[in-house]
Amino acid sequence: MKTQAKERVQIFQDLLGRKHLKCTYERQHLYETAGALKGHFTADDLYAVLKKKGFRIARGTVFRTIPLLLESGIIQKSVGDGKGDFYESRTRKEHHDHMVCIGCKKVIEFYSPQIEKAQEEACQNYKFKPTFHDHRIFGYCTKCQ
Amino acid sequence: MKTQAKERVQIFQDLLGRKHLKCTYERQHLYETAGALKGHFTADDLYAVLKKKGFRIARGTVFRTIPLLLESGIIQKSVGDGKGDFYESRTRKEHHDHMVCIGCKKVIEFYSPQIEKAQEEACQNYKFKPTFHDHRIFGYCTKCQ
DNA sequence: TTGAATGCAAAACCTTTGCAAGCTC
DNA sequence: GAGCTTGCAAAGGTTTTGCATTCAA
Repeated sequence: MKTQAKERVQIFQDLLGRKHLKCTYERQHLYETAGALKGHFTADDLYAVLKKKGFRIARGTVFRTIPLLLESGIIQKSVGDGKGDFYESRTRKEHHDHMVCIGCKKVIEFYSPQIEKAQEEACQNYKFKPTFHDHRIFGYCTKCQ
Repeated sequence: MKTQAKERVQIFQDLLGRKHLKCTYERQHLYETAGALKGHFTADDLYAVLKKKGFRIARGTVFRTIPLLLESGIIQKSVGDGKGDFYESRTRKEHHDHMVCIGCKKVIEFYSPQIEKAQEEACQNYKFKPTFHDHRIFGYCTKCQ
């Protein structure tokens, strides 16, 4: 487990290196904290968690860093029931997509190997190199139909 | 063509009826105008178009109506290069999804029957009745890799 | 007639940005 | 030491909301 964590940090540092960005305390802490979060969260949630830990950080820094976290793959875009953009860590479980009920706002997490496979094929057709994706199906759950 | 338009309006009116909502001028105009728009647009763009037409309408109404337009299927969520949510009409061409380049922000529209099919299957598994979906793959285009 | 929907404008919210100070490299 | 990053706070933009008025049923 610890090894995995170290490997992940390495991936992040490589990314920073490739982009000629500095490996600051803030970026590392954001990376590690975001990766350890459970469930859906907003940029502000992430900020609050770090603050709660007693870490000195600014909202602006969180917003400035999120694109890097997405690009590194440690988090992915997600869905929430409120305002703003939602994210979720990709370290805790398999990647999944979402079905959102228009009626009761319930979110169903699902995983479809077929969709993932079809996606890869589509990307190959366009010589597009995917990093992460955001896939939400809106509609009605069993109860709300 | 006119027939199709009428059928679409009928779909919208049915939706309003099912939800016990009133069929107001504003809602109809928003439905028709949004359906006729080309390309990507924001809520504010839609507002501007109606204003330009000399129609009396408020921003608030546009924002309040967009969820209905999405639900009716006349528009779908899209991607843009700016702030805020982007939408696009679904009457002008086949439904498609998006690949967004993290490097140059270019948007590739693509359509994959396999993905659509896999999606339907996934929904069936969850007895979920889909209305529309929002599917974006982020990554790097040929040039930016 | 009557409650729902709208217009208007203010408020709430999320996100970005400028600049001085601090920190990597 | 030089230049990228950050913290802070203010600005910017988008979306929501309250209330009086208007309108569909």
